[in-house]
Amino acid sequence: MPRSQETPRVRFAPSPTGYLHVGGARTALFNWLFARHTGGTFILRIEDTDFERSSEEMVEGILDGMRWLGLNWDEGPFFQSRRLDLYKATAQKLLDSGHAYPCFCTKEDLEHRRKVASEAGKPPMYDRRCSIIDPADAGARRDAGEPAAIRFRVPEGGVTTFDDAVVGRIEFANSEIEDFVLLRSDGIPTYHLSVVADDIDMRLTHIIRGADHISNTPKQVLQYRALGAPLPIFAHVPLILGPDKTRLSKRHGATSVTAYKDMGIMPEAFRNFLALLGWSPGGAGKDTQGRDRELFSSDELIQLFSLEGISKSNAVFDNDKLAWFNTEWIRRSSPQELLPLIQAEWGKNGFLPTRSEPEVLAAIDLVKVRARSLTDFAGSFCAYFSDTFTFDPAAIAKFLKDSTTRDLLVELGGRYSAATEFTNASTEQLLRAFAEEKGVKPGVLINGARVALTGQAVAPSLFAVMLLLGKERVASRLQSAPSIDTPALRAEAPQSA
RNA sequence: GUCCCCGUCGUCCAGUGGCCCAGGACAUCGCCCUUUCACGGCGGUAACACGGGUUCGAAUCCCGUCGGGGACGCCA
Repeated sequence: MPRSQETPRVRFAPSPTGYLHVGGARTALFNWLFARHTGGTFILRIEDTDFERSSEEMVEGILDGMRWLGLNWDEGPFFQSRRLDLYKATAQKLLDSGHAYPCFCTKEDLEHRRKVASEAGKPPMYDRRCSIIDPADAGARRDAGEPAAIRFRVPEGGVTTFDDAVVGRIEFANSEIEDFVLLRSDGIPTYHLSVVADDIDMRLTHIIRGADHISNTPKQVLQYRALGAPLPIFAHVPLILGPDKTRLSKRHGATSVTAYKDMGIMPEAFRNFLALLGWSPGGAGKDTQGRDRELFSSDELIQLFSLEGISKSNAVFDNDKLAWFNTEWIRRSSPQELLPLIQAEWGKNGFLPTRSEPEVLAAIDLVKVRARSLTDFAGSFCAYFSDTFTFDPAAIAKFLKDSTTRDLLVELGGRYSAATEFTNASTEQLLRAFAEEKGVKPGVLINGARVALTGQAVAPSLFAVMLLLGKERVASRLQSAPSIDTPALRAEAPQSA
């Protein structure tokens, strides 16, 4: 049966030498989307054969990132550090069949020769001096305890070719491929060996990974052939670049997915954004007017995803667009969906809402259209959820610069307190009548009241806010309105009934 | 340096020989709405890297140049 007709088995295989970064997250997402789209299996494998640089903490960080993104895996996590026997056995097979040989060169020698070669303008490839050692001699030296690495014997001539599902046919001259190390002299496999041994053992059908692996692929293809294993379908995804078009790195700012979680990005928004970075649904993603859509739920993404839609060229990570996806997803989500995410934000800040859950949900519904991040709910939106909130000094400076306005607001608070009716229409009517009575523009009171009520210069419609807060709170917050004369950077509104 | 890959608005994409003097989204600019800020509505600026072919016809196919990226470890 052709590979492409088998039920797909794919994997994400990060190495725990760093946190889950956005490039890795997108690779994971593409694998996950592909598995879910095809009804295949998504495997998580931790490539921790570099003991020096791998850590338990990084493993946890990666798993956390995966969970946050909602990328659930079906098998694993497998750890390569616990599968060393498989790699040794695979190396032995290659040795037995003559596809590999022991190399007694030391690391220092190799480094030196590499340096000399590249200074002479020659490719810094291994010179294969150990490949001609008689197998019997080599065996004797190893038995005598001389340390040796195991190298793959790359064919002298010819080309190694594979068909990439994204890029198409790729060819490498074998003369360009060096006799790479399979097993280090300490018996630990290199990436080249472990990745192939595992991909075969786990019966992977498709290898979806970053394009930085393209030049490793011929080394792997050679091993599949030598081992008599069927080739998987390779799909190399273009890289994610920073704004300066170089590979995304720390100097471009946040690169770990945890950082985006901390910035208040919704997982749904991040998936949506990442999915469209280097992939598009093409014609299938048009709306009823034939225009390209951008907003896709994860279910839609799963339904639409295909390898054919993956682009060939690198993509620049655009924070502005991510922010836009986030605002859109916050708006599109119901208060119920938002609540747990917002509660997590509150937890981080030690903020406790003092209002009932129905009131909280109503508040979320009212303010979410103005949110840019989940952190807003634990920051500038506090006044909707609790009677303890801070005033934005800039808001006071803008709308409460004199005590006259403040005094009017205090008086207005008294009027609301005495009001018998408290509806959207009645609160507005009362305010406008009061403004006329005092000979001031309604806007002055409206703007001032907004700050007194919410602590912010920005808020939803004032009368909708009043309704949400209720008569008692409106009255008391107005009556204790600050002004620029009362430098109340941390003013607390009094507890209302 | 060698090898590999890529090249449509500032950015992400659509476009697979005529539907394209190139379409959408983000960003940006202007107007409208308006009690603030958003949202929304309307409109604007803005790209097929360059040069040769092939073809009646090319953003789409071929070649070259230039530009960008990636890989060249007993790292993954």
